[in-house]
Amino acid sequence: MIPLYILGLLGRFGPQHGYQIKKLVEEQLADFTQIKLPTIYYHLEKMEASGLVRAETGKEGARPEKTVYSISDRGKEHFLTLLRRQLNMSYRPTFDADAVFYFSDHLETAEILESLERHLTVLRKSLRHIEEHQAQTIEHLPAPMKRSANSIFTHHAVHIQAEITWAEQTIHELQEETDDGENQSD
Amino acid sequence: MIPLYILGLLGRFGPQHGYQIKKLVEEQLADFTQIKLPTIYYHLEKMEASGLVRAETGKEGARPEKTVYSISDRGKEHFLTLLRRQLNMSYRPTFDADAVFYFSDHLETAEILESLERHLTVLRKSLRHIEEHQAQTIEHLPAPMKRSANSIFTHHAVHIQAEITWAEQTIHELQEETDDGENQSD
DNA sequence: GACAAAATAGTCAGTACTGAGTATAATAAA
DNA sequence: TTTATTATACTCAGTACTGACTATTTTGTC
Repeated sequence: MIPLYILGLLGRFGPQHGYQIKKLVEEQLADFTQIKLPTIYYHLEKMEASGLVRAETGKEGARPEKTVYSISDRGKEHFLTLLRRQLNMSYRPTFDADAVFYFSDHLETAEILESLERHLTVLRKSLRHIEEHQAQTIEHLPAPMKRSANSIFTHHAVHIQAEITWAEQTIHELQEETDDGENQSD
Repeated sequence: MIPLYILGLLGRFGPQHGYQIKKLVEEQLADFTQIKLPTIYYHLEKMEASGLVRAETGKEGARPEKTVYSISDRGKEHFLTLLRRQLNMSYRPTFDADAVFYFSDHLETAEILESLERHLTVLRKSLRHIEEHQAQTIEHLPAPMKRSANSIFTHHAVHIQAEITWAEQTIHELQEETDDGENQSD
């Protein structure tokens, strides 16, 4: 995915330093990737070696050298290939939380319940945050980007809502179990 | 997460070869991790070096040497530390599909629609598959594992359902957009 | 205009992971 | 009974990624 992001940003915003690409990732792609700066340089160098980007090292005045990267024609082609490949979406999520349940015989029910409650608090806050920002962010966007931005927002919202539903249901089941245990020990 | 899985399996199923651990991961943890065999050996060797597992290399008869790994007391402690750490669940998903929408100005609407339809087909099949297996799998499980297994199944089901909802909604929006375009060009 | 803090621009060494390969043993098929 | 296939058990070299670091430049702030 990372080459796709870098090529896409170079295509949309023009030639950039590695550091500037990092800034663009933070302001444009924060919702769906968190690439680190050395990773960006790593891919830029690889893509330069394979001719997908050009590197121009210039020394303006007495300043230290800086390298500006720009997308090549081969890079533009490759970007489209990667984007089309990405159209074969696959959704196979793995949830770290599931490990907790698989090994939950080593934990007290109370611990798990507390953890789920904390989880719920964070999720509800995230959901509010998304819903508040959605309308507002989209307002300031040029028309052709509105629908796609909306789709990305909604994507996160429905999954956070799903996570909330799951956590609530699991809390419910754990509480019923505890109640049964107490009743039986009477 | 991987050391947690390995230590947990060694604790629950007793001493194992690396290869046997791989088999256990496949039959026990397939729903939430897909660790590769060399990765298992990598962690086993690291954990042996730090005293979390013991390695016993034995030569039975004329057979080639095999190494059996077992969890140590320090390993059991560490397992509980990792499991408790995991209780601070965090849910910050990233969806590769979002990149497609961010860069969708490079694609035809028709392409995206086809891709979403394919996506939906796969998702609906997954959901049916999960729902069919859930009751059936849980039936054959000892009572204390039923609730936790159920929770893991439900976790996947709600998220796949969320993904379906999102895909349907996005298809709807894309179609409205296309219709608008056609009407305006009249 | 002196000094601190923050932003810019990048490097490097180390960790995590895995594709591809090796080698033997058990099992099935002819 | 030889032969092919599959299962078992493991190794190694290469790729991807990033924490921690260096170094300069710009931007305050007093």
